[in-house]
Amino acid sequence: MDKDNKVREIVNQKFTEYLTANNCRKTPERYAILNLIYTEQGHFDMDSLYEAMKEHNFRVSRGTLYNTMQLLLDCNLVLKHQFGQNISFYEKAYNNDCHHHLICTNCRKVQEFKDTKLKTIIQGKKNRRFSPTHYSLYIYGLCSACAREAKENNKKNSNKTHES
Amino acid sequence: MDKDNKVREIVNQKFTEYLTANNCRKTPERYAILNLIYTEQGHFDMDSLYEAMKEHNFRVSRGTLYNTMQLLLDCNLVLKHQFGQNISFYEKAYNNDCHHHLICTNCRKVQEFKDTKLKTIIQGKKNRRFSPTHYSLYIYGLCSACAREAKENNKKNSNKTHES
DNA sequence: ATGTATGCAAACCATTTGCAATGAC
DNA sequence: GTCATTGCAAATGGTTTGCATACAT
Repeated sequence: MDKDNKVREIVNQKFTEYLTANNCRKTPERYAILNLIYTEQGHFDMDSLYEAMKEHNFRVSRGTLYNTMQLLLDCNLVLKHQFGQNISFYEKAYNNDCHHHLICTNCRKVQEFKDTKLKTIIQGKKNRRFSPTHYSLYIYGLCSACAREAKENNKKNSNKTHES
Repeated sequence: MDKDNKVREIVNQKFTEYLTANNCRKTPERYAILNLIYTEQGHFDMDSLYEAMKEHNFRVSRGTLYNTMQLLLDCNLVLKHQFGQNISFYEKAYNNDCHHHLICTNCRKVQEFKDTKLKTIIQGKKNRRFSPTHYSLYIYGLCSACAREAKENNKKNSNKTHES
């Protein structure tokens, strides 16, 4: 898609600016990682990114992946979500539709949902003591599948109680 | 405070109900942990809870602490916030004023702020595919101290640029 | 009496770190 | 040529797990 190429062009430029401003080197690894991220869709974790890099015939070490990701976080080209001690997801930050996250406390599945109105309200909040750059809204609960399962288990349990 | 005693009484009862319903034993360790949590104020992490238990002359192992905390999470008496891979905070969930979190991306300090209106809006959102129980709103940015520092550094840098 | 919960120590695992070799500048 | 960056392997640290003992039921 033409629009995606345009976005990639812009983020590459932003990355270059950031690297220059911070006296960091413009290595091929760094650009390859950035471009892969902006080619793929949606969430990703470190492991899938590591595998995807290999698939695209540009293997990098995990250390380099973490190093580069930190740079991308610092220049706001990537967002990080930590859903639990060892569960973290990343996503594009530039030109990515604002969305919120529904997290199932049972199966840990993460869904996205958009709510422009809510976004506007949250971003409109001012606070003297704080200069916000971005935010994350996580809503916890049961996804439809787990809610159904829980309902059925409940039924079984109440049956058991009646039996005894 | 009288109100605090009342709250402790209620959460103890809720915990008992949960343990009974799930065939878990009502050990003194579990109640001691719950009551300490509902005695102290604000956020806490595992390490400070571990130390606090010792100070109250009720030393428990870290394993027991994690075990009990999982039970308290399951019965919604405690909330967990994961701010980074190895940074997690807990807080009381029952009768705890709803609040949101301001997280400084520079010094990692976490501030709380209340916004009842925002709370009402977020909780009012309905979604067919999801049954929400609770939510977390994290706003990232720079705290006042770090914002000031960043400003000063910027000034220095632009001076340097002019010098060269 | 039975089997869950505890304490302890070892294991886990994503991430970080140290170091020699590479390559951007 | 210099020194930041890379790859690799070892270290880190909060959390989990396995096992013998203790204790709630």
